[in-house]
Amino acid sequence: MRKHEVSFEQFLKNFKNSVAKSGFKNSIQKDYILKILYFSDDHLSAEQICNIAKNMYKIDMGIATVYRTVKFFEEMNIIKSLDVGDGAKRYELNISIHHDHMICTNCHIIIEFTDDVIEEQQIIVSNNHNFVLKDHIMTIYGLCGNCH
Amino acid sequence: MRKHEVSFEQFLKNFKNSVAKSGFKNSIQKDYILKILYFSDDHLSAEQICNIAKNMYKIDMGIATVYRTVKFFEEMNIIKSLDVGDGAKRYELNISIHHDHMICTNCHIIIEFTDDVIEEQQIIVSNNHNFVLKDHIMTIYGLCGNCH
DNA sequence: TTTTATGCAAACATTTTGCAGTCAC
DNA sequence: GTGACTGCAAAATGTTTGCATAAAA
Repeated sequence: MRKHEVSFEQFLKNFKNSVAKSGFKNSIQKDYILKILYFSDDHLSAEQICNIAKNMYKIDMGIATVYRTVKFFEEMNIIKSLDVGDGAKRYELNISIHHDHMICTNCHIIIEFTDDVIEEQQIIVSNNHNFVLKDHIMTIYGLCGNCH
Repeated sequence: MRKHEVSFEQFLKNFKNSVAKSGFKNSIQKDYILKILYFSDDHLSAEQICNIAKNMYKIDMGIATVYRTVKFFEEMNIIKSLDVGDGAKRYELNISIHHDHMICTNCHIIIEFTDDVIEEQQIIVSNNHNFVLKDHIMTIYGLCGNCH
C-alpha cells in the first residue's frame, strides 16, 4: 500500500468539507474513487477504477461517472493525470510530496522519484520566462534496471 | 519560421538515404509531412498536418497515412510527440537542440525553453536509479506573461 | 516484379454528452 | 424541493486496421 502523510479518514473528511463549501454535492461514488486511488499502488485508468469499484467494493459505478469525477478532482487539484503513452490516461492522488516519473519503454514499469535540484530549477526557469508555475510534469523514458 | 541547424534540403536528403538503407520506401507523403513539420512554428496534430498537406500543398494525403508515417518517424527518432492535454497528440521535428515546454493553462500557448541544469540533473537522477535514460518530457504548466 | 506505401472506409478505444431518474442538502 | 449527481446509451473524438490499388526499388 502506498504511504501517505494523511490518513484516509482525515483526507476524506477534509475533502468532503471543501466539496460542501464549494456548493457541490458529496456522493458514494466520489468517496470510493478517492478510496481506490488512496489505497492503490498503481496509477489507475478510468476503466480500472470503475472495475475495482464494481468488483471489489460492489459499488454502482458507471464509466461516465468516473470520467466526470476524475475531471472534477483534477480541477480541484486533488488528483493528477499521467500520460503513459498507451492511449488511456492514468490517475493518482495529489496528496503526497511532489514526485516525477520514470517509465521503462520496455516493461512499462513506472518508477517514482523526487529531486530537489530539478524542482528548484523549474521555479527559476519559470521566473526567467515571466511564467507563473502552477504545476509540472516530468517523465523520463528509458530502460529500467531489469530491462537493460 | 522555426530555426533549424540544417537546411531542409540537406535534412530531407539525409532522411531519404536512411530510409532507403533501412529497406523502406520513400514517398511524396513522407517528404511533405517532414516539410510541413520543418517549416511550422507550431506543434501540429495529425489532423492539422493532413489539412496543410491537402489545402496548402495540394497533396493527396489520408489521415491514416499521417498516423502511420508519424509513428514510423517516431521509431526512427526523427520526430517527437507531445501531449498537450486536449486529446490530440502534437508532433514536432527532433532535429533542434533538445528543449522542453511551458504550456499556459489559460491561452494554451506553448513556450519552448532549454535549461542545462535540468538536463544534467536528469542524467544524475537516472543513474541513481539504475535507469538508462533514452528521452524525457518535461512540461511546466502555469500562466504566461499575458495571462497573469 | 516484388515489396512497401497509399487512400478509403470500417473498426476500435477512449472520452464526452443527453437524458430521465435519484440523491444530497 | 431544488439542484447537483448518477447510470445508461448514444455520440464524439482520436487512432488503428483491412483491403484493393498505386508507386518505389
